[in-house]
Amino acid sequence: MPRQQQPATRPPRRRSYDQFCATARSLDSVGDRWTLLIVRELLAGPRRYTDLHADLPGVSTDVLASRLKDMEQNGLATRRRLPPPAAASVYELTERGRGLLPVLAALAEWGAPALVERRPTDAVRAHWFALPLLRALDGVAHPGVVEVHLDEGEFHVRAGAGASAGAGAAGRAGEDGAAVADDGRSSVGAVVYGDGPAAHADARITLDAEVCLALGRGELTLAEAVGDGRAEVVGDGPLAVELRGE
Amino acid sequence: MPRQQQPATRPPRRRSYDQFCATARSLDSVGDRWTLLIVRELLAGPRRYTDLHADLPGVSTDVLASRLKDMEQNGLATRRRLPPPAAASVYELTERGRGLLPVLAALAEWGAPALVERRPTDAVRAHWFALPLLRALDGVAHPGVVEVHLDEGEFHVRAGAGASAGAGAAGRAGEDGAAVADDGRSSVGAVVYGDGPAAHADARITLDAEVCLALGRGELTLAEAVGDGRAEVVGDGPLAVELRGE
DNA sequence: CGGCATCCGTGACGATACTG
DNA sequence: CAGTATCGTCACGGATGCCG
Repeated sequence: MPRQQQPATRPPRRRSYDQFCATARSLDSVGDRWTLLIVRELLAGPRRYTDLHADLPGVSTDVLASRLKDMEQNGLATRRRLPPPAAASVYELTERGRGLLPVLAALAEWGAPALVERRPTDAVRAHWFALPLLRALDGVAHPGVVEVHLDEGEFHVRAGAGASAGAGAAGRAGEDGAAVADDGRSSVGAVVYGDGPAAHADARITLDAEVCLALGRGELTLAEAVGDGRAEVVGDGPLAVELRGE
Repeated sequence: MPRQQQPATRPPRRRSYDQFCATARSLDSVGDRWTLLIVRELLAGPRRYTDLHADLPGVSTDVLASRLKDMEQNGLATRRRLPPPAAASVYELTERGRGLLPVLAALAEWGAPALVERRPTDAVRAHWFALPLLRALDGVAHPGVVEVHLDEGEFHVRAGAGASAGAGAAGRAGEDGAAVADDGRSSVGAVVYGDGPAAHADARITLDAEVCLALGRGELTLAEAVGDGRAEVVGDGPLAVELRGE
């Protein structure tokens, strides 16, 4: 009798690795196809179902719905109905879900060398460059919001928010985080990047994707790129001054 | 109707996310089921096919073979034939594959809170506790090899090896590297943990799994555990002294 | 119109059996 | 020991339909 008889039908029995191991437990939650990419999208802020479907080309509608349900059940995300004017609902990450930022950052750093060529079949979204750039802006002396302009679009990041997995370096909540309903209790705190322009930016950068990736890989500093004319930094606050290398 | 001749070894076009994004590129390589757990196993040093199959309960033989082939092709691992005495071959990580340590570490840290209960179906291996412990031993002032004794078995880690996603710091190889891998003469790259006892240990710790996990979660320091009698540290070198909190 | 649910073809997965 | 072969099952991807 090699196999234990399962009660057959339970909740859609999710496939587990059944290992008493922290990594395996993580992969039980976020190891399914598309899940981490949905997290990447939601790290940019609340998103509607249709937005997610548009920014995740290739995912089928039922898989997206199923993943969102799994993520809700696993405590990674919540679904919130928007006030009457807009008869829609948005998904957003919980604190636990936002805690995946170091995982995404580590994956982005490891995968950066594989981004040498852009294949013709590759989709692109501007905010996908936020994660690599976060690393380059992680150690700034003057934290603040940076708005980034690429040919592919705009996004904004919060410099100095502490994206990597290092201990300590608690994020400073508050600042401009008014739009985010969060008490800022944990280390990662609030939304660290977002799509589109920022409500209030301390610095504005214009560059192209290639330079942006080089910054993320650490091959280049922003000050060097500005010196070469490959990047432009606008702003008069201390963060902008620091980024220009003045 | 002429049969379509498949190029044999390379037809199965791998399913890609087709996104110009570092994270998506990473997941193209390591996002498949079991891949990251195979990396976790190989981070402990070279392993034979049968060893991998034994320590990854639930993986089917063909999937394991397929993943190893993929990993070889993606430059994550290599296969090496052992000298005549042992008519076997082992798999080991390349430098690129070892670069996944920060990813595994971030996953382990995020998954640590999910390790509260051990389900009856969970398999356990001693060296699975190495990743959580690495984080607790990452910042020691005196680097060295720590041998850990649990009820579930023994393993060893290299304290101060830099497991987290810190910037750069890629290979500070050298030091005392040769003694770590179980057959010693593997490429010495930088195996940061391994199964079984260490050839030369600077400190020996005895504790149980629960305390080990609490250390990894940062809820407890090793010195505190020693003070409570929940851990024992043996050794007279500077590392052992530091770990005891003396 | 946004947010899914249903159906279907294909491929990936898991278990077992078999072979060099 | 180290895989390959086979097969049943399930998950995935694509298209369409329903419903508030």
